[in-house]
Order: sequence, then C-alpha cells, then structure tokens
Amino acid sequence: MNDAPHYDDSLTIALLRAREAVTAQFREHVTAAGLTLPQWRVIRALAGGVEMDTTKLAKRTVILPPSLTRILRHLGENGLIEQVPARDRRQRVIRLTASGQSLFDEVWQLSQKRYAAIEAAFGEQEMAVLVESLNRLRRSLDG
Amino acid sequence: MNDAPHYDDSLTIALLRAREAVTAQFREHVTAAGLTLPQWRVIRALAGGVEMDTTKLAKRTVILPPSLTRILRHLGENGLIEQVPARDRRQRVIRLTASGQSLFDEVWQLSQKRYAAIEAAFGEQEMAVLVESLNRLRRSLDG
DNA sequence: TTGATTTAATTCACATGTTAAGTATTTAAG
DNA sequence: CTTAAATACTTAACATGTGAATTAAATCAA
Repeated sequence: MNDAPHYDDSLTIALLRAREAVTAQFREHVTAAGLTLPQWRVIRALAGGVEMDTTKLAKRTVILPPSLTRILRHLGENGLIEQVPARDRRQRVIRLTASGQSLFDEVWQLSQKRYAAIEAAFGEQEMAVLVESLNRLRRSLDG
Repeated sequence: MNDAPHYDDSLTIALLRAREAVTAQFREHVTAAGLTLPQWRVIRALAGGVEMDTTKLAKRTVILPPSLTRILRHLGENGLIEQVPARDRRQRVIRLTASGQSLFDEVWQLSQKRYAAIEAAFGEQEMAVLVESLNRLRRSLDG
C-alpha cells in the first residue's frame, strides 16, 4: 500500500511555507532600504552598540560562515559596519558604524509595524504559543 | 527607551532555526543518495507516477521558477526525471523515470524513519498542532 | 620552547534564492 | 485572420547556502 507522500501536511513543507509567508511581510521595506534579508539579520543582531565576533554572529543570525564572510564584505563596502581590534587576532569583531545604526533605526520602525500587523492578524497569544512551540521543537531535536 | 531587538523570540528567527533543526534530520541520508534537499523535494512531489508542469511543481515544492529550471536540468542529466509531451507546448510536464522512482523508494524509507523519530521526540500530538498552527499562520498572512 | 593540535575565519566550487528581462506559445480583441 | 495581451518558462546577474580545503593564530603536550 502506498503511504502516499502527504506533502502539504509535512512539517518540513509547513515550515518552509510559513517562513515564506512571514519573510514576505518584511521583504519589501528591507529591500527598499538596499538590504537583503540576511544582511538585515546581521544589522539587527548588531543594533544598539553590540559588538560580536563572526562565530557568534553566524550562530545568532543562522548564517553559515562562508556566507557571513561575503555579507560582511558587502556591508563593509557600504560603510554600515566596521571592525573592532581584538585580543585574539584570529577573530574578527564587528560593530555597526553610525551610518549602520541609523539605517537600522529607519528599517526597524517599519519592521515593528509589520510585526505588529502579523500579531494582529494571527493573534498575539497564538503567536507566542507558536514561537514557544518552535523553540521546543528545536530543543527536542538538538539533544 | 530602546525596544531591544528581542532576537531569539522573534517569529522569523524561530522559524529559521526550527527549519534548520528539522532539515538537519534529513540532510545526511538525502545527500548520501546524491541529492540536495531541494532536489529531494522535487522527487518527492513526483513520486508515485504523478505528472506535473513546472508551475505547479514550483508552487508545491516552494522553489522559484529559475531555481526549478536548474534543478530539473540536474535531475534530467542524472536520468531521474523525463518530460511528458503536453498539448500546451509552452508547458513542461515532468514525471519520474523508473530510476527516479526507485531512488525515491530508497530514500523515502529512511525519511519515514527520521520523521517518526521526530514525532517520537517532540510528541505526535504536539507536532500535528504545530503543523496546523503553521498553516493557519500562513493563511492569515496570505489573505 | 618546540611541534602537534585546535580554533577562527576565509577561499573555492557548486547549488539554490531572488529579481528583472527575454523567448516562445497561446489566448483574446478587433 | 491578425495583432495585442497574457501565460509558461528560460536566461542572466548577483546574493546566499553548503561542504571541503586552506591559512593564520592560539593552545596544548612533551
């Protein structure tokens, strides 16, 4: 008997589609600011004067090191980030420039509005439950 | 007051990390079969004798048309898919070859085991609730 | 202190994601 | 029947995803 590949019910596809729908809400105003979504994740991780080395940044933004290297090059070329001298000379510690922080402030305002709109559409309570469930799923698989 | 970017609590990051954790469960045996995960999504969508044009296939697998074109080229070069003549000559209707179906059968067995393991770790009930919640989220944003 | 090992990051090669533009075929308007 | 508009894909260009190999600096063992 064919255990027919229940495609749309599968967790992997549901995650993919949900992420697709959510990122679509942010893509327009982020790209209008001249950033890709991964670039925006990096900017966001560094906002508010945070300094971080590449390894931590990669984990936090869920971007693999080779991609992050390229993204940091792009952001550096646009004057949005700068390097901070570090004791361990293997590390590359990064922070936002004033220009980077300013771009963050601008985009962040719009992002917050979109985020609020998503909460309104889906339900604030349900959203908190969903995020908690996603994080619990992850923990149950990492262990 | 700085509305400090609550990074790990955000829906976008939670979705990204959860997807990361889930796909990691399938990556090893899929790549061992000589397939990438997007290629596997395509194979899976066509399994069991299903024929589909690329527009439907793109929607079903959540792969953008330009990527799908390249993926179909790769799968075709490896003899896993073939083209079916169609009335509308703009369309490209695709199906698995015998070899493609056979590769599916092989990988699918392993995938089912992994899927069952995820259900066991996270809870079958909670998983169904999560998938339903993800799909509801998507519907609330598409409208 | 030297040499082996580990760690941090980059580079390389190839696959996919993303947007815009192009091509071929079909449909529809006149 | 002919042309304009719409549809189905493809191509092009650039950015990111992914795994393997490389380089440089720090750490560890002897």
